[in-house]
Amino acid sequence: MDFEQADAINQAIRLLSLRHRARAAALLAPLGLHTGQEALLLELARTGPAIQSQLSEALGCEPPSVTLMTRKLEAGGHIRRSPAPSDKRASVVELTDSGKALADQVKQLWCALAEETVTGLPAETVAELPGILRTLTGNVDTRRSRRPQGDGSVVQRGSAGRIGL
Amino acid sequence: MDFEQADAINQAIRLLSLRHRARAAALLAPLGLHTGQEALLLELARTGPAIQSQLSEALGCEPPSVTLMTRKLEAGGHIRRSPAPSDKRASVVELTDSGKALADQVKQLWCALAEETVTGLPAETVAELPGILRTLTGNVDTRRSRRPQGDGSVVQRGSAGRIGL
DNA sequence: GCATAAATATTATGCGCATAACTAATCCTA
DNA sequence: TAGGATTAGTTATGCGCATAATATTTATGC
Repeated sequence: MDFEQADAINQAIRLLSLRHRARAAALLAPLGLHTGQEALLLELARTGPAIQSQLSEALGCEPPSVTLMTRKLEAGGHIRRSPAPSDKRASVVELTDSGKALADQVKQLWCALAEETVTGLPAETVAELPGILRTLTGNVDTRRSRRPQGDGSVVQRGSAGRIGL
Repeated sequence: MDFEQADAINQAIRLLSLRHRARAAALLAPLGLHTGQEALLLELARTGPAIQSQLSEALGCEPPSVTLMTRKLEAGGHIRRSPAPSDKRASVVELTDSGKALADQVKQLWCALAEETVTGLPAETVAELPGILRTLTGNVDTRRSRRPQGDGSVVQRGSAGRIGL
């Protein structure tokens, strides 16, 4: 691949990261949330109570990040942390009522953001976009032990990447 | 748009950001570079000397970020900063010989990263990927005065977004 | 059963990028 | 030409996420 093309791809990904994150931050700010916290709330809303290592895996960030996120969301009253009964090391994280309400707001906001993001793209492109993005992600994912994952075809929907849950 | 689909898109973008950035960091580390600095080197290699406000515009990050990036790259001996002759406020940034050599290394690395990233995707998808990503970026770009930019078709190649240069 | 390995979570620290507040220089207008 | 607005750059500060090191608990191998 020539440099022009390579740079177009890498640069586009870099810029998309910056802008999408900035836009998300702007939308989440009125709810008192910072970027990243919404992912934790949505994950808890999706799967129910979980321990932090599970959240770390689901969110794709490291345990120390989860520690900080949970601490701040707990301080905001949106989640509750309790020691796991069967494992004294682990702490179970779950949404409070306030957190559930907030998660619902985030869901609406998330739909608006996604719609805004894909504006102007043909429907078929939008349909295969998640698969494409997941393939790209899988190709550069160093966490999941360098497993290539991409077989060429568009990746299936759903939680394709979940392994150890 | 329903939440499932919206979340698939937003989450995929978020994860791609994290992973692509992490992979880039891993590749750049042996060169003594941190993520973001490579973009500055490549921009200087592409367009020659520039003042920081131009770099800020080209890289899509804010002036304070450019201040820090240039300071560190200057400390590393890769760039040189000199006062602009025609404008006492501005400082001209240019590559040193060491910086040019480093930029060449980054270029190779950038090609490898792009190839790795799009592994397994059909060639036609790869071809339209930059345009798709730029459309997404333009849709959520709050810096360029909320101009929608996306007309539906895949966006043209090259420096589509450059305006004030 | 005990020593060793693995897992869970935390603290400390560092980088990238952001915004806010500030200085200094240039531009523009009246 | 004098003065307010704009522009270029910096400093201070904060957040997200990362790695490294640590404590504590659980699992494992002999």
